[in-house]
Amino acid sequence: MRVAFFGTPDFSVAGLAAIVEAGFEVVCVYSQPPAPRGRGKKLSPSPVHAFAEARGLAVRTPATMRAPDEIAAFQALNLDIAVVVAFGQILPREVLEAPRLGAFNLHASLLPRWRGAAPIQRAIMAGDKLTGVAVMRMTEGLDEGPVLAEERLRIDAVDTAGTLNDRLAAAGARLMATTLPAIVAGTATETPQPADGITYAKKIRPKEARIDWRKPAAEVDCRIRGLSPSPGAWFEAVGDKGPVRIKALLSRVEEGEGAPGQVLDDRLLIACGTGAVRLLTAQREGRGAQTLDDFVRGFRLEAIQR
RNA sequence: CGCGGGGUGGAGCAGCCCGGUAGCUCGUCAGGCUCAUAACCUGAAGGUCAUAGGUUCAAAUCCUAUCCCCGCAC
Repeated sequence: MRVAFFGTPDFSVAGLAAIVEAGFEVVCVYSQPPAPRGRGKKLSPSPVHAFAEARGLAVRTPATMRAPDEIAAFQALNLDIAVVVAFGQILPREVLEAPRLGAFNLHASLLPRWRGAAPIQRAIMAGDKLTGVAVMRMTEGLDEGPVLAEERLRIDAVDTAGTLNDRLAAAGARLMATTLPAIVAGTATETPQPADGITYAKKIRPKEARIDWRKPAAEVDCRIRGLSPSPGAWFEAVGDKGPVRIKALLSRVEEGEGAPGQVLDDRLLIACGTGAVRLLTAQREGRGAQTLDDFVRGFRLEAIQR
């Protein structure tokens, strides 16, 4: 089976690995081009790119799959199937239709909920208790294709986007490993997505990461965990040498009352619009992430900048 | 050369500006108190102050270079 894989972030790597393990011939791996990301504008390849290269797989990183010569090159690969996992680009119809069996996508939500770019983070931020991964046939619309298989996962109160990302990636890899052979064998059935319950997981904007303590504690908590570890929900504390930006990476809702943003004890309990939230993992500028105990040992949080 | 913060006993920090006996909160170990304890008291061990040079009578502290970590921007 000649297969092309499209993927970019960390989440996609497990899926690619699973396909390779399953014995498919990965003819070409497509990923977003290396970007001058990180400090000092260093050019660095995407996780999928790095992984594929390390495995000796052919890698292509076109700026856009819409370019005519790129499409022609893709069609010339003579593929049986294409697999897409969080690629980060809209694929044109010519690409989706080129492989003999079509193109399939692994998506990290229970469709049609959370179609789009940031399903994992949005699910936690919305307070969802259940999520999952799904394999669907790709169509031209955004994550609108019929679903072939899905696996459900609980979202726990201690989950962050990071922990959930890892579990979903693993679940996705498993699902992929069983679904792809079924597709090839022609035994997989496709179920159109329901028309009800459609939501879209918009890309996270940096602006959303600032914590609004006027919101109810449950909402603040979900925002903190949904944005953790990246980009990380943050607020500004009043420090000895001026305001200090602090990221909240893990939290828990607790009893407590006070003006929104008021520090209620010396263990990072902070009042919200209603209720309170205790920060269990936090990180201040220039430092690494720390547990509550360590954080409190080196920094006294007295007040929050409003 | 995008902007900025940081590397100090096992952990988290202060000290650095204004050079001159290594400090704090914990942890560890020993002993004590207690019916008992993660509580309390007493004592102890443990540090090339990231690395390499330089200035100086003297450098964690000032100067230069290098390595590593992190926040923002991207």
